[in-house]
Amino acid sequence: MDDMTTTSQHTARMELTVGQVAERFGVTVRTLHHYDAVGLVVPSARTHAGYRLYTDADLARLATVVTYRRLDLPLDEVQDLLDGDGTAEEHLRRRRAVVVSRLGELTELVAAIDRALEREMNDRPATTEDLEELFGDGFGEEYTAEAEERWGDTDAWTQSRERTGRYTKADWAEVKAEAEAVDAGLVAALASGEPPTSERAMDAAEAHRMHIHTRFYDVDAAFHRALADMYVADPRFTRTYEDRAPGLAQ
Amino acid sequence: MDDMTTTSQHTARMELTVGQVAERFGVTVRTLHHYDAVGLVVPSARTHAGYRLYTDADLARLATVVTYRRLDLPLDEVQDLLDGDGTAEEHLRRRRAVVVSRLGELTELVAAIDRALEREMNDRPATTEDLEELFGDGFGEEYTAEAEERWGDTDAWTQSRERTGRYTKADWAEVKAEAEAVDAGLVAALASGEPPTSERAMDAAEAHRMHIHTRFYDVDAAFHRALADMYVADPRFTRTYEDRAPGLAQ
DNA sequence: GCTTGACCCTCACGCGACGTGAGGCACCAC
DNA sequence: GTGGTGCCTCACGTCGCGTGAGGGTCAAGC
Repeated sequence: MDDMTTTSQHTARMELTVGQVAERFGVTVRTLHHYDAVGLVVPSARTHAGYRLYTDADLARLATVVTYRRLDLPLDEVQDLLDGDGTAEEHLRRRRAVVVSRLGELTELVAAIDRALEREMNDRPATTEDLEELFGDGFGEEYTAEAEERWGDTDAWTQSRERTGRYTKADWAEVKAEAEAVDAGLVAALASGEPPTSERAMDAAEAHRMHIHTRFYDVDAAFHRALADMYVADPRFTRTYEDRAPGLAQ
Repeated sequence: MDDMTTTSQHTARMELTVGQVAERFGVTVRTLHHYDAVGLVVPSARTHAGYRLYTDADLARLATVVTYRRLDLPLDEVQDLLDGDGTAEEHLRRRRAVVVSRLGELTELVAAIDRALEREMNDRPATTEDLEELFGDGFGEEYTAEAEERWGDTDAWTQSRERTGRYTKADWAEVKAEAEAVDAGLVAALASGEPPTSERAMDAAEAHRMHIHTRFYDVDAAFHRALADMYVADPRFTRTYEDRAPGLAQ
């Protein structure tokens, strides 16, 4: 009886079930099952109901396994280690070499991804942020909504949308530069005091037409005149061209 | 007929079989089969015998897949990309984040392995190189072989081997320091000119006995005397203790 | 017409280290 | 006896193919 009690206490103290072991070592029950299945850590006892019971020796072995697994050694190498095939140092050095080599690969990979991103940024349709960066924050929001409402059902609008949708950030930068050059031409023509029918003014107006034509939607001379009238009628456009705008209406 | 020829030529030029495609893109045939199976790149035609035929469109699609796969994007993300779910930039950025995070883990892992190696070097039985580093190159080779032949079947030898086999590099360093201290004691005792029976000489001899006793194998006073005689008989030992050795024979 | 390679096909298992149920006993407390 | 928790044993899924096995197809040379 005394002996039995002792034994019982002993068992209670020394032999743990999967759940207890799992919690103690910070691994899952499934992992313990797995180690058992592959013969890496086989609990040396079972209850009559088949519950795994881990003795101190089992726990010591498991501790080793867990330690080396934290270093990402493959299970079969851990197996070798426990079986005494080769020293721990050998295995660790091999593992280190593998990991370091992998580190190199990943570093190169990040560089490759960066290069791809770089290309992507230059070849891909620009994002709203890109446009705001180029044209200022007021760009897309309210104005585009209003514009869509006013001209959304016109051919010019559709065509413009289709074309600008494919513009990259680089493209938009070109467009911007071109627009500035065109505006500068118009302003210069006005500043010169020459009449709107002068060659210089005509050239500047034609440059403006071509700008719209090539960059946004087809526009002939007639359409361009209609456009000019509309610009004049809208105070926001005239404000944009601050200096005496009516001269642009040819 | 002319039309047929043209068509035939056309097919020959434009539609490639798996092997040709594989070579062109530097992937394996199996990979193409796989992409077909998962619906990533499904060749749009087959011969009557069931051979896959890749059209230009298929090749273009494949090119995209190969490109992104080189960046290690998972197949399903490449799938999403081709289906237009999300921009390439998004996917690349996500991938970059994953890889960078993995880089961090691996760096930490290397550090962990290094720490483990460090511990290993200090706790593990010393290697032959370690010993040569400590005791000089002449250590193990010829002498150990001869010693093994002479005393290999004695208890002292067995015991010594068993114990020293577990000595770490650090342990050996201690042994070396202790041995030097003991030798210094003996030399000092002799140098003092006191007789071998003097307290000082006795203490030094006892220190020598204890050194052997604790570090290598059990040795009592009688055995120690026998050992001393042997040392004297062997010129190599006397050379080691250069200064008048007979005094050590108590 | 027959053979011989080279090329193609479709299964189907393997890998590494478990995750994740499914279906069913075992144990303890009420 | 009943409910909750813990344990058990299958067994499939993961990810991107590699690697045969077993068997048709095609163009070329005899």
